[in-house]
Amino acid sequence: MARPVGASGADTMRAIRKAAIHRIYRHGYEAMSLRTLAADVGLRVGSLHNYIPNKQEFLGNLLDEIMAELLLDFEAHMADVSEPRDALMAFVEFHIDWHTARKEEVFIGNMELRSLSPEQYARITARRKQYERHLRAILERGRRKGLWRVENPAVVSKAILALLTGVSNWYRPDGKLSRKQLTRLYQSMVERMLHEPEGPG
Amino acid sequence: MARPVGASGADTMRAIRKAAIHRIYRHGYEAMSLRTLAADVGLRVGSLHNYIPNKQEFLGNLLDEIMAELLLDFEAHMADVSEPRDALMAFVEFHIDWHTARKEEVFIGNMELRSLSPEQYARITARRKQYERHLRAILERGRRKGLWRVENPAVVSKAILALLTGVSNWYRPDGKLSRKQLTRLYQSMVERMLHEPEGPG
Amino acid sequence: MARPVGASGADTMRAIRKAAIHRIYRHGYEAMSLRTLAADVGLRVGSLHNYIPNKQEFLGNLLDEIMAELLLDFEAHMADVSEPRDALMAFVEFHIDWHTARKEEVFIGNMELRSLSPEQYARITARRKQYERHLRAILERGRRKGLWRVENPAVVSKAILALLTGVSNWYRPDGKLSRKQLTRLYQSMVERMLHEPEGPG
Amino acid sequence: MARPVGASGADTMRAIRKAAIHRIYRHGYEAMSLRTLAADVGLRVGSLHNYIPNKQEFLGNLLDEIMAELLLDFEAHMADVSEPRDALMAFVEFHIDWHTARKEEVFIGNMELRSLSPEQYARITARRKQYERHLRAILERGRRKGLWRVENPAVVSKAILALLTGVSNWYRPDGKLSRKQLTRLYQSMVERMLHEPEGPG
DNA sequence: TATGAATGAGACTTCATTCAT
DNA sequence: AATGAATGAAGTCTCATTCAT
Repeated sequence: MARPVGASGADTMRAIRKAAIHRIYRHGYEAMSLRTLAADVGLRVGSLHNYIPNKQEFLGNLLDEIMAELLLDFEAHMADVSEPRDALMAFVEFHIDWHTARKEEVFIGNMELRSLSPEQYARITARRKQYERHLRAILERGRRKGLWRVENPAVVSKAILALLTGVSNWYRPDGKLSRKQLTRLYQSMVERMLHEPEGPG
Repeated sequence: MARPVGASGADTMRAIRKAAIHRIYRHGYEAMSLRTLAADVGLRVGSLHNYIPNKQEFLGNLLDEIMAELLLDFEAHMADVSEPRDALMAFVEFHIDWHTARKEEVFIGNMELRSLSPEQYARITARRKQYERHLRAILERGRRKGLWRVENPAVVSKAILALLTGVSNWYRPDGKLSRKQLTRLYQSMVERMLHEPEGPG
Repeated sequence: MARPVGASGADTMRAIRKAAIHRIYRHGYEAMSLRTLAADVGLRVGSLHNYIPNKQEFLGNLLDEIMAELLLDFEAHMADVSEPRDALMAFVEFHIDWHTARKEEVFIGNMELRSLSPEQYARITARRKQYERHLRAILERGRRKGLWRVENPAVVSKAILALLTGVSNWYRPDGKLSRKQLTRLYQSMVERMLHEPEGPG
Repeated sequence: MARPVGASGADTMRAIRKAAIHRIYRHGYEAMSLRTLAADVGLRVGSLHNYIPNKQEFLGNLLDEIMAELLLDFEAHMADVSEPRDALMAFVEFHIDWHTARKEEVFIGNMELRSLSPEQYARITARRKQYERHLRAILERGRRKGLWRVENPAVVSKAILALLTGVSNWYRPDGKLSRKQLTRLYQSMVERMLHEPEGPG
């Protein structure tokens, strides 16, 4: 049959990605059937293969794009920041923004690594590590400057990431706290974590 | 065809649970085929149904048992602690112990909720919430005693849980830090998080 | 793997129905395997599910269509008949025609009710009862007109139906009696059944 | 384990037969699982094979016993009858008695022939034919005596059997008609069927 | 581009049956 | 006798994928 009026390949592709993210978020990659994915965007399953080579590749590309976009947004956000303390605060802000605004992408970016082929896995976790290295670099720059004491930057950066990422598990846009308030709260928690306690502790 | 010498139902059931936890941990519930699970414990796939009613129920029971055991162990661990500060430190210790020693159980207990039926989901998340309430109760008791300042206990308890749970994502028993060192590190991070910053910050 | 030249959905569907009727007639619904049914029409078992949602629904739809067609044909056959005696003779003729020409459909329509889900059962037996009511209405109209004496129309209509339906158990198109002869014989039996015996009985 | 107190092999076997008849009656031989059959009589499926060699043989023996008992009862019932008209009335009485009192046995004896192996089929249909021959012999004796006119005894005997057997499809012990009334009604219908109509027909 | 028809692989599950205990 | 443990076969069904139209 001919293409329906008003449909464009690029639009359809975007719709497929969006629907897939939602389905994978809710039930996982394995539980997402291409038949229902096709139905989500008004296609039959056969037509889907005009857009995606196969399910596995599609997942890999999807996650790759998500991580690439994360990194790109991150770099844009950090462009004008140089001071370590400012950078740390900006990192927290960025991370919380992204992890609340793009909750589903973030979630599947974390969870569906296990569904990737080894090659895909290597490609995508490289991006994740790069993101983590950004945080660690900030921590180390701050330490060198004597801003805070970080005994074990490897652990602390992982701890901060876990702390921040946890937001996406429970955040609701219509919850009690605005995103700004939330950011302040987490910024202050992170700051305190890096602070030396007063006593001999 | 018949019962082989030495076969015992209870042992087999334990082996099935263990193998399932491992497979689900690595590739997810949907990706675990009963055929391979059976092979893991030296059975054919049909024999598995002498032990489990069906795959879905099996998952539900598995997660339920994990959460029940977590709560039981937790209560035993906290039996003799009463002071809020001690309780908080004991909580951190317990959580890190369990989340490093039983990493796989913990991981699937967090991740496979989405594969549960609505009834199973309700049952199991009830246990999760109970665990979280324990932490929150400690925080509130400490606040009432003036031990630390917690503006938003709901958020802070979730933050602490995320922080601690994150350990299971990267912890390796043969890593640089002993479990005891790790516990101390996280205990100090949690303490600082609850500490009021010195300056007007 | 793809669509072979000349494949047509409607033809295939018809072939599936026909093959299913034959298999169910010979060995019963439970004993009909979808694999062999598929093979009967030159498909693999998976392809069958392009045509039927599942085995149970398929049975229900099959029986429903059979009963619907029976009723439709019946109404067409009886359109121009009004006198009760003519109607009764037409009923016998129609019933024997249908039950010899469509022996297999009739048989499974009677026998596989027990394999239906409760909902399907209700739907399909409703049609059966409607058919039976037609006969009973004829009997009662004849009685009111004094054409024959029917003490217990409920029982007698069931008796006549059983009598006539029995034909399909042994009728062979190549048997001694033509269908026309058979019809005459049964018409006369039914007439006599409704006749008052001459003597004091 | 040892035999439970009070159980006897013969009792158990009877219980199995009874449960099987009921299950086959309701859902058919194929749909009867040995697991549930075992449960019906308080056994596990493995223990069933102390009583039955296998499912197929069991069915064959069950039907064979039913038909054998039918014939035995029949011969007892007809022992003192010699006049054809009395014999016909006695046949009707016997058939209706058996087909209402032992509805389930009768039903599966008719329906599950298709589930038999060829050897079993031959064995059991031989008994059915023998029963039918009894009726046909009565009809022919009556005809030779000029009691009634039967143009086609082969068809008429089948017709009478169908007529009578139909009772078991709807008869309920708590229905409006007593079994005696029912018998009278059917006896009179059969008589009329064999009666020559008065007019030129 | 989209669809309909088909496929092979593989999923979960049930079943009758066997046999050591 | 009865049970529990196991098996192989088979069943229904879903799925990703292919390709003629």
